[in-house]
Amino acid sequence: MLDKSFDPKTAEPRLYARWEASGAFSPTEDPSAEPFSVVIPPPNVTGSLHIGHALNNTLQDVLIRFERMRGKAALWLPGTDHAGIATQMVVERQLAAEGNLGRRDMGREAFLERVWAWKAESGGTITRQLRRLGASCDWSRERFTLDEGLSAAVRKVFVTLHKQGLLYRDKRLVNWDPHLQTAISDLEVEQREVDGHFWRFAYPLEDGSGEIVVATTRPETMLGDTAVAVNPKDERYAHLVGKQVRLPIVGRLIPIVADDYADPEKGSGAVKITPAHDFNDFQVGKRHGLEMINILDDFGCISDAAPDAYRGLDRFVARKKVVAEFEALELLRGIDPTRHVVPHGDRSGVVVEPYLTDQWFVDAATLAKPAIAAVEDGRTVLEPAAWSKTYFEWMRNIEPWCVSRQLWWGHRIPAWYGPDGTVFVEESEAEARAAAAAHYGTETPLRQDDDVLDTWFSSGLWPFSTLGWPEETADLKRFYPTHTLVTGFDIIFYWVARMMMLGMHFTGEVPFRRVFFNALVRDASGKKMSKSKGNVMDPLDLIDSYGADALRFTLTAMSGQGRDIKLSTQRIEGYRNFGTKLWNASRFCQVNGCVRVEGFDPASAKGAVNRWIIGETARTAAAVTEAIAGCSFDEAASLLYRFIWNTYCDWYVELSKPVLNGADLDAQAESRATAAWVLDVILKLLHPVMPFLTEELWDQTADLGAARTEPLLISARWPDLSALAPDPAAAAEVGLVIAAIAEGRSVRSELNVPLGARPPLLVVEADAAQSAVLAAYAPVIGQMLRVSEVRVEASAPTGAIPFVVQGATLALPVAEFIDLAAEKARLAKEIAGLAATADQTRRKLDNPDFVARAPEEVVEENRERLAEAEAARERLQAALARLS
RNA sequence: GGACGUGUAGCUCAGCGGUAGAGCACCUCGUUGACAUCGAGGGGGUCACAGGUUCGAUCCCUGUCACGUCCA
Repeated sequence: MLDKSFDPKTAEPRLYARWEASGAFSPTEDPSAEPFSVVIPPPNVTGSLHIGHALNNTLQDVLIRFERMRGKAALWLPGTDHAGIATQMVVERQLAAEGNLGRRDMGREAFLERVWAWKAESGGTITRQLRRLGASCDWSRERFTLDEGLSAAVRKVFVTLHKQGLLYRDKRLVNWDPHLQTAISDLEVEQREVDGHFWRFAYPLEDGSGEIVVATTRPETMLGDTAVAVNPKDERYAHLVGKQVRLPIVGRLIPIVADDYADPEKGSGAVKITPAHDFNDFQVGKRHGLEMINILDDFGCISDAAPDAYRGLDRFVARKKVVAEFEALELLRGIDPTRHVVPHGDRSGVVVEPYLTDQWFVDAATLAKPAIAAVEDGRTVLEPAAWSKTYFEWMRNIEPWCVSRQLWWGHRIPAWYGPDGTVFVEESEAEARAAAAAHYGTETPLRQDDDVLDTWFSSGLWPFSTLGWPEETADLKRFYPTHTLVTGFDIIFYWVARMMMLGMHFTGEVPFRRVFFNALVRDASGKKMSKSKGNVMDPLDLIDSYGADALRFTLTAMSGQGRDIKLSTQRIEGYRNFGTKLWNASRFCQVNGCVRVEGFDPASAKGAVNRWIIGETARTAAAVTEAIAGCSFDEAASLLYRFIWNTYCDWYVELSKPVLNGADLDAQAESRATAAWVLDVILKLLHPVMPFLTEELWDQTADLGAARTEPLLISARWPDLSALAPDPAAAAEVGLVIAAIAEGRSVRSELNVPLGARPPLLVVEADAAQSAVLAAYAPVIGQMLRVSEVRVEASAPTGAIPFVVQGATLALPVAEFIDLAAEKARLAKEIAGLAATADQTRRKLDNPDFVARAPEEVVEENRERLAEAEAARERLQAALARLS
């Protein structure tokens, strides 16, 4: 006997262990099985599972379990990302909190040891948590972006791109994070709108003939000014072009140049030019051959290129000092408050500086072309399709990708420098030495590049590097390209685009045929959840409280495409209850001897109720299959919910009770077999979304009735019921019974007929078929509607309460229980509703255009509706008249 | 400033040309041998607004307003 309810706490770990031990997580080795592969978006190795992961991985697991059951060689390849900046920051914070030396004082080797130790300590957390969610990943294939194989792939890609001229070293302005002391990519910069000021400075002309006023939001950068620009069309300044100004504080003579960049409408129309600290000024500087003076150091302090008094000052301290000095010099011409956007590092949160350094860049524009084409021609399909536009927009305007980071945790750049700065890019130090020896003609000491690669460089290789590339492994052959990538749209540029570019370039094929962008789970105010904002939710707590299945069902049901998800525990509770409902339906089956029957053929069932539920089951199976295959996960969840609760539990089980307790043993046997058969189908259909509860029921019903071929549900075959033809006659029959019971209950309830009252149900006006059906179902109608019998009667006795169901008039003689006013009100309400329907429909049919142009079946439908409404109204009106 | 998305019952959201739906919340009734993590019934909506297309618009088109996200 089943317990009263499912106990996730004890069942989940037990079942997960059984699955894993059974080998079900690894793809079948049957060569005839169609491959279906998914690579996990690798979570940060030292991270922990947040609700976004829970959603993302639930959907992947739904897909994988579904395809596995469909007989495919389903591979879900798990792994983790070393997450360069994020992990390094965590460890540095730990060091600081413990009062230890900072990483610079520790030195590279000691620091990395410390990071690896942290990885060893916390690296298992997230994968343990994925197991608790029920993720059926193939753990035997687990990878890590810094493992040996993936590191080799990274080096191979770096060297190859370099030799192809698609990756190069360049001195350019980059976004510099002074807190982390590293370059970051454009994507890692967050533009924040903040309050600031425009300071207007007067620069005196060298010849003493006056001054020119410039405005800036960053006064300290004037220390690096090397020109003032005015628009060539600006007549106010035409006579000044070519003259020089003496830069206050610094004393440097700088030219006034004519450049379109200066906007005559803005401020004074003249702009200061700091080529080393502003992206626009950099371009102006290049056009005019201006000197580029770097006045900052790695920490965002003023460098030795500035006057003594400023050296070593923090940039914001220097800002104040510059303003004060201009004021003292009487060269400050005004301060205007302004709201402007300032770039901030998305990790550190500090203001980033445009900074002139040597970095490695990938020629993204070239790599983007085949990646764009692959989405254009549908080799990779993005869903929801709206994201294609975002993808194209970004890819068609892509800038060189700065891939070097001044960090220590990551893939060290495989570039070695000779004493004269000549660079040797090779996959190993030995090869670099050989190349250097060939270059210099003698063994020459080399120094490896200190920098590491952007984390996204290695994750960009993920779909093929994890399968063994560059080796021609069996996995690579069988599972690449992967089938579906499930990820958040927030990393469409960081990750999806890069995988497309690198995948196309290195394998000649798309990395995945389909990308499904799942919704983003946001906090109550619609903000993206992130650790730095401190607004993350813990799915582990939710699993503890409600079970993994309830959380999974909730996330699946709420995963509507392109929607943000705001999670509520109420909703999870509701789906936990749904699981309990199914559990108890199984319990009902067990109690009533509804067990599998050897050789039961649903197509040959005779009872209408059984034929009806079998048809509904087949319809649901087909719809759920289509929904999951098409990534309409919310649709699948809602189909399952409605079918299991409303159709199977509320109606089928209830309608079957009299048969199960009845004397007709053949009918009873058929109902038992049918109930058990439907339940097995339900367990299979629900398994991808609620794997634990369904597996447990599968297990606990294993010994009941005929043996199953599959001991574990995870490995069972997905139901294909397409051969079962629906039975419209059975559906109509059961539909009438359901409607009669529902309507009758409504009447009883509205008129407050006591529950104990057991009047007969009178069939007053109905066609022969309807009368026969209602009579045949008398036992169940009696039980569900609490009536003594179903009796055909030529006319309703005085005081009987009439109601109309599918054109038939039924009546409940309950006059003694009710008060006339309540019944009059009920009838009046019914009549008004029917009159409204009739009016609306008649207006439609009176419109000749409608009759002429609308499809025949729509017109017919409306005619029927009108006739039915009219007939029902007349009967109820007559009843109302009798009461008065 | 551009792009995209969203405005449907008190809340969270489905529906997206042919009689407005679900869950939760709310109200009434109910421990009848699967289930109170439950059952039965009920109230509650000019489908943001304004035009247009159509026989017919919550659904398609245009505009407006509000909110959100991304990119400048």
